[in-house]
Amino acid sequence: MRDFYLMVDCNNFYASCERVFAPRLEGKPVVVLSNNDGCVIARSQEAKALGIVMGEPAYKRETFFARNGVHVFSSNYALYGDMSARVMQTLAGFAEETEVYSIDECFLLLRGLGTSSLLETAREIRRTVRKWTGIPVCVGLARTKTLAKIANRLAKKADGDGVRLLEDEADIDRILGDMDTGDIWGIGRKSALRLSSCGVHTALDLKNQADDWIRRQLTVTGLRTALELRQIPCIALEDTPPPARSLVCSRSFGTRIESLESLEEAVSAYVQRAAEKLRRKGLVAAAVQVFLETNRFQPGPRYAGSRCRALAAPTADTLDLHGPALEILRDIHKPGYKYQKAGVILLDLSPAGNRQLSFLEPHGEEKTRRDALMRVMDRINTVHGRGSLTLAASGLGKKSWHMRQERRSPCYTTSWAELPLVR
DNA sequence: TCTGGGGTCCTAGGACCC
DNA sequence: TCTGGGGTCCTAGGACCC
Repeated sequence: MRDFYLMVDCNNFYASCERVFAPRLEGKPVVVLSNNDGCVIARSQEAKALGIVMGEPAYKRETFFARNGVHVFSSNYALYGDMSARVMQTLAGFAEETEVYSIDECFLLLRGLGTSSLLETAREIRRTVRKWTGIPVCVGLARTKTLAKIANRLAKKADGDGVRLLEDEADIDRILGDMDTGDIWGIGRKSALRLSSCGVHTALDLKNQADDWIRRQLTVTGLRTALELRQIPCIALEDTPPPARSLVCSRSFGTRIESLESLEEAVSAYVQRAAEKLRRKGLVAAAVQVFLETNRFQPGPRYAGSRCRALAAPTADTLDLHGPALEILRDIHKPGYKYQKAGVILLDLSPAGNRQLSFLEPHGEEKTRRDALMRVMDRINTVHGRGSLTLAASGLGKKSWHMRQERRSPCYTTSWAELPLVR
């Protein structure tokens, strides 16, 4: 009775979220698009069955969607984030130690249970999450996180009951023998290609390679993965997430942008959003980076610029970050290009409390007033909706750089104005 | 016309130190 | 015949994840 990792993964998460509040979509093909209504990032079973591929550009499939009665949604992260929190909160009741791995995945660590209790717990998890949140999940169980991920994939296959335990060595080898290395958690396209060129094709092949060979080919991270395939735990549960090291706000534009003025508005809006996130996490940034790029899929002149700048002192104050960010933008901007995307990255993050003070930064009364201003801005934007109070620099008129979001569902659970109605 | 956004970790190589 | 040996820190770039 050793430790077991459970990987709980929500089925077709974004599509399932849309369905919770629109039961008429049950049994129908549903897809959710990325920001800017760009490409397909989630598909219901029915959509998968129609042959719709993950990551496919939506514009190439418009007529196909219409012809096949596919229900198409813009992504609604307010809804998915809130539903995710509900699922994770439910899961936290089942184990002392959990790791929220992504918006739709969670590892649980269970200690000292026999096989039958493990399986019973896994089934109970499925029932409870479905009942309390409406979201269907599958559970994979194994002695390492890497194998638990694989077990979860097996659990998702239609013929099972949504739960799969991977423990028996012969069973594991049989499964790994049927699996491409690229399907292993941590082995990406490049590594898979490289392994393949050395004659290592299946997960079982990798498991059976010599340690020093694996290390040479894939570095220590790859070796850890291989050890995990041998049921030797190397990747620990991250119960308390390490503090964030960087933070990004970037968007593709709704239309291509040429004028510096519009780019300034966009970057101004992104800095404000990034600073909000920073304050919410209780962090300060010591450096800011801005990047700008043309569409990399289109023919024609291309350009990508990026520059980073250290700040006079670490800060979470929108006004301190705003000036430097716009200066960088003017530096890297080259006229004559049609830009597609820009972003702001905050770097060298540290907790707001224990930082080195500088003579250059606002202090005393000025500092107190600025902190109060930021608190008021955040409060107003929380209560009245994001973007209610902004700097004028992000523009007052119509914003051509705003991302497209033409088919967003209501924020059923996070906006009073959009609550579902029951008749 | 139209192809997402937000992260982490590892390595190599250079600068610099004693 | 022969050119020390280690160490740290930083950065850029690559690879990976969802």
